Amino acid sequence: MDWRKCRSFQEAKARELILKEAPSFHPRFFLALDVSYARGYAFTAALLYDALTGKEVEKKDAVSRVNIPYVPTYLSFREIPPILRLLSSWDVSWDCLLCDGQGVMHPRRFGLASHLGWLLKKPSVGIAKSALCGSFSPPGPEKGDHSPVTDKEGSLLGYVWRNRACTKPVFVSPGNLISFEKSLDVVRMVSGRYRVPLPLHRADKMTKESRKGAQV
DNA sequence: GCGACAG
DNA sequence: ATCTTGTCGC
Repeated sequence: MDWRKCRSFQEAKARELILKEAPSFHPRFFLALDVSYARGYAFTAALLYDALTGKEVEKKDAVSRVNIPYVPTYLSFREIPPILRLLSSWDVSWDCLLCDGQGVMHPRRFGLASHLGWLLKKPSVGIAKSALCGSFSPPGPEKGDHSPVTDKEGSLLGYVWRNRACTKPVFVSPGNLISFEKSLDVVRMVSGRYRVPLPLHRADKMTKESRKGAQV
């Protein structure tokens, strides 16, 4: 991997992101994505969630070989190949992507959710379980409590969001084609009762389930 | 130079 | 992320 080229790529493409939704953006169907690893294989899961009924509509998983290592700030280069492989073999449509990782809350404003949203030209939101960059004050203890995450210059990067009372908060940021405010609304729509928003919680379970039943 | 560092 | 036992709380 040529990380210098990856870095230039991130810097260039981050300028093409649109942190604003279309006027007609009223998302109902969300596609949650997650990937887990074992013995050189990536176990990818995608789950289509209907926020109106609160139920999952469809789901699919896939297994791929992985060579690219995890290097902080370059996660998307490792996860996107297996994710695209799954999506290309599946006829599914959705309004917004939910990714297990950062959106623009990234040193070069181009985390996994942004990279995917940019590639697919679709709205996306990044939801990460820990911080990669930025500073913030801890949000209150109740579900829904949140505080802004900013960079050194004071620009907004996203929010630290308490998805469940008295539990470690998650980091929410827009990926592409959605605003900061709307990305928080999206998380409210799919929050559920776990630490991580429901669709992503389920996608994570799928990923581990497919790994358990793998003969590789 | 040192520490931090999504999954 | 993964490895890995018990343990605390609803």
